Amino acid sequence: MSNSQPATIEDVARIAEVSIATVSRAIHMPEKVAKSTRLKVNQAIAITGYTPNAMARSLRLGRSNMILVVAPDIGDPNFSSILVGLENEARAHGYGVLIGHTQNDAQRGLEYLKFFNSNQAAGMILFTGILPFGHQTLTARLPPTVGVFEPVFNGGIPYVGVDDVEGARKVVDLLISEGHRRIAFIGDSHTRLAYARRRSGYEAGLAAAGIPLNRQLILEGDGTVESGRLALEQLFMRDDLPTAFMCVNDQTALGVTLGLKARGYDIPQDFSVTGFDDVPQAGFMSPSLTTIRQPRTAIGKHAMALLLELLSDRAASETEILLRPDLVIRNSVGPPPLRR
Amino acid sequence: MSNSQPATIEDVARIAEVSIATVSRAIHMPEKVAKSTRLKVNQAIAITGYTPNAMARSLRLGRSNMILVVAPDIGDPNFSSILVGLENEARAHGYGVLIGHTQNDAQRGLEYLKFFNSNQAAGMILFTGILPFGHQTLTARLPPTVGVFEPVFNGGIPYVGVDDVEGARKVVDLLISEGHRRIAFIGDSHTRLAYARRRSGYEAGLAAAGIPLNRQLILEGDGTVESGRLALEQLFMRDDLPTAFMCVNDQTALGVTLGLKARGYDIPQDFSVTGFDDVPQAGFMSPSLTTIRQPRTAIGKHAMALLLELLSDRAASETEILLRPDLVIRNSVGPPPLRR
DNA sequence: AATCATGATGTAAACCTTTACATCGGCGAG
DNA sequence: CTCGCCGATGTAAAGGTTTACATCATGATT
Repeated sequence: MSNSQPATIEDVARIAEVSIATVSRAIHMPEKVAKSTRLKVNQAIAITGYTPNAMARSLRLGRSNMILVVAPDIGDPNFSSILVGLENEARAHGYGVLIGHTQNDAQRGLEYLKFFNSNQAAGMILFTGILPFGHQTLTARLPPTVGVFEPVFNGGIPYVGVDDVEGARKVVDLLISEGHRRIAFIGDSHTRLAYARRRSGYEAGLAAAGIPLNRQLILEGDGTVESGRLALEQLFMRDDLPTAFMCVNDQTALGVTLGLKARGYDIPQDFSVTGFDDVPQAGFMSPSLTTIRQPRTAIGKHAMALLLELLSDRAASETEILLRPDLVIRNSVGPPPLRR
Repeated sequence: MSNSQPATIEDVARIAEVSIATVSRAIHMPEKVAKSTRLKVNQAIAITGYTPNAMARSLRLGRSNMILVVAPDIGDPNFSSILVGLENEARAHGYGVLIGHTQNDAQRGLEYLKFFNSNQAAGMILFTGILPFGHQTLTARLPPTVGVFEPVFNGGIPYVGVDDVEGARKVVDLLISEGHRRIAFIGDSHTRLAYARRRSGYEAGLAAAGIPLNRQLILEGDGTVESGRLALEQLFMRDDLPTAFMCVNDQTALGVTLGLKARGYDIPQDFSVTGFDDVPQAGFMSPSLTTIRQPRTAIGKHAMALLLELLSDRAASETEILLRPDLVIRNSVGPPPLRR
């Protein structure tokens, strides 16, 4: 019982007075073994405290029960709550979660591929669509993979994200309902799908309200705090200032907020600002930020569920799952000032 | 090369025209094999793209190259930056990181023990000293383990944390140097070691400045935002209000801050408030919070290094590593008001 | 020249499972 | 009574490594 060596299937077989094959069957195909035998085996398992050796099992079966989660940056505050969803779902199905981060280094990403060659992982969850390997290698033999947030590459690999269009639409509708008509959109890189989608939600909202699109009010950046500040400076060099700044993410919104405060303006008195993502800090900014909440735990759960399906079926039922984002109304939005 | 099956050691051996034993040796004990052979083997490895099957290896060796990281809550924003340190260090030594969270559920924690019985993990990193299993099981055969933040149990298991005494001392010294003499200490549960240590730093600082200890100014809570608010209310029911609130963590400090603002006070004009931990939100509070930064990535790095040492030696060189915490001065501390 | 030590390599067993196939016993049908 | 079938169980191979031990060649020592 408290031997130093963990019990093997053979120990169980000896005690239950059956063969190891029967033990294995009693565990994995209980209906194939007589009830009386099953009982003996279960007792023996209890006595020995036997746990199947996962290594031997994986070796024999040719597949592991681990899922590799690769993110460019696991320090990202968004990451951990998604991880919760991923881990819960995986565990519920007997899988474990392995994590790796690439820091956007393709070399590092490549090393994670070894996890599959060496059978240490059965599938992969990939964040933000950035394929962490050189392109040539992967098309050849990529493990079953599900993306989070954005499609990986543009083909084949299913992913779970949030309905950016709808989210952006909710924001712009709120601003419009408050009375804003000159609404700037501050994006990040146009290579990111999220940018395109959020912007299209923005444009759809304007169109629905009969507000003509003003390209002067659409800026690009790189999604950082600094880039929000920069965009603000650009806008201030023009004559027709917006009354509201709709930002592609919370980082950018923070940059805009800081910039406006530095210029002595009050939010939401003088300008309204919105974000997207609802990072943990958003509620602590002053004013607290009105933004769109990503249902992070749910995203993790769905992504993992999809991957597990992929692993059993070899064919995904869906290639894209978009979750509904929620508008979180805080204190950074108000009606536009009467006149400026 | 682009076979559907991954190459095995046998494929390499065939191409290199040696035995599989030689291939294995060429990989793991290169000095034991002739230079010419080594070359042939390396070429063959390159040709086949061979990666050793980790499952077979672990099975044979009786140990895996995975480290299990167990935390009560991986959604905790502190968690992910420590994870970065853990993962980097592990990877540098050929180990992978497996994660699990218990949500303080002993049952769940127990399931993770199976990872060791089933040879899926070689060692464990445990957060916050909460042993996630029932007590009886573990003393028997606990895997090599290193704690983070607090010692696990009170015996045997080494851990990596931060020098709470020194950190608290830095805070209280700052407050004293600003002129405060009535400094409240708002703690969490006295069962937590961090509480005891931070409080002892607080007391040492007062003593060094010749300020007598006033037990009325020391309160206990549970470390949550709400508990900070509550403690504040208690203090306000007394006559000798402090001029500064030194909180055991940032959550509590936030509660105090909100409470003071609700009462219409200005920070740091009317009162000074300090935290401990430097959670990501701390910089975004208003006023931004003066606090102690936990060197999180370093903690992760050291904890993993210690565990790896444990795994090779079976004897830890150190049983306790305390890292030096840094004071982060922001805007929540100022001199006390001239008189009240 | 015979022997021995040394260094390089090969052979085969072991790690623990799962599962195809073989075996065995009992029962129903002819 | 015999045959065939079926359900329950056992036997043994396979999965890819690592490594103790055996083997072999080479060069040095007597």
